[in-house]
Amino acid sequence: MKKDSRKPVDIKRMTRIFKALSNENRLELFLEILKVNETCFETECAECFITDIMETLSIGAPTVSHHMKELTGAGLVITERKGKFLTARINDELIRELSDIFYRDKS
Amino acid sequence: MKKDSRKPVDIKRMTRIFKALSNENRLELFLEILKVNETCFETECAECFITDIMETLSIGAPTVSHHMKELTGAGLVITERKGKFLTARINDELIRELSDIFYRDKS
DNA sequence: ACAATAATTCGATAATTGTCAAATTCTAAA
DNA sequence: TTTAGAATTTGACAATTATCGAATTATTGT
Repeated sequence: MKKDSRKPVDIKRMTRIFKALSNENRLELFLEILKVNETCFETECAECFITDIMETLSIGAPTVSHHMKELTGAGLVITERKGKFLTARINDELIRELSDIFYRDKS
Repeated sequence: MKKDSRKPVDIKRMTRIFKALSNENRLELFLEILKVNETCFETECAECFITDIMETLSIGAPTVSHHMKELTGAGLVITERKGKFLTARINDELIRELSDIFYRDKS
């Protein structure tokens, strides 16, 4: 309804986000976390154990560790150490921001 | 409202899309095309001359040409030759698809 | 204290990517 | 048909990235 109602975009920040999603294994990691995040409702569950996902992928632990850092560094996911394990959940706020960027007014 | 209502994602295709947006100059190209696309309404305008954008960026013509191919290859934009010039417009259908991926049900 | 498992760090290496200069093609106009 | 401007192709090079193996750190349970 409004023309030019789009927020200016921080290019560097955005490219970092897209770069984080531009690798197959990293995207799968992200989508898996997203899926877990969505399959739970009330209850503050939404926690995803990285070890479990790892077995699905065909890459080693060091690489997964590296990828997770890219995802968190971009702000896409938030991690927390649960004892021996690492858990991750989606940063909903950033995802909403991305959704806005791609949202198109059906004129 | 519905759980697990998300379409399965073609990983390779998606990474190609995100990769296309993961470079600063390419993202600026895309956002500029997006902006032009949005500032025109009725009338099938929505055409963006690449030469004009080029002057904004600090890269040469060969690089721009290469970047444009990445954007079109990913399906993000559609180009058309208008005489001596190249014009581009947003592939709204794909953008809508991306919007869906990031859309989160506010539960 | 020790063994086992998860995760991280640290090189190293192969693959990919961004960019350019030079040469080439395409198109419009003179 | 020659010229000029726009775009593309090609080949090269530097920079970045994805991945690994080995070594290290962290945490839990015995």
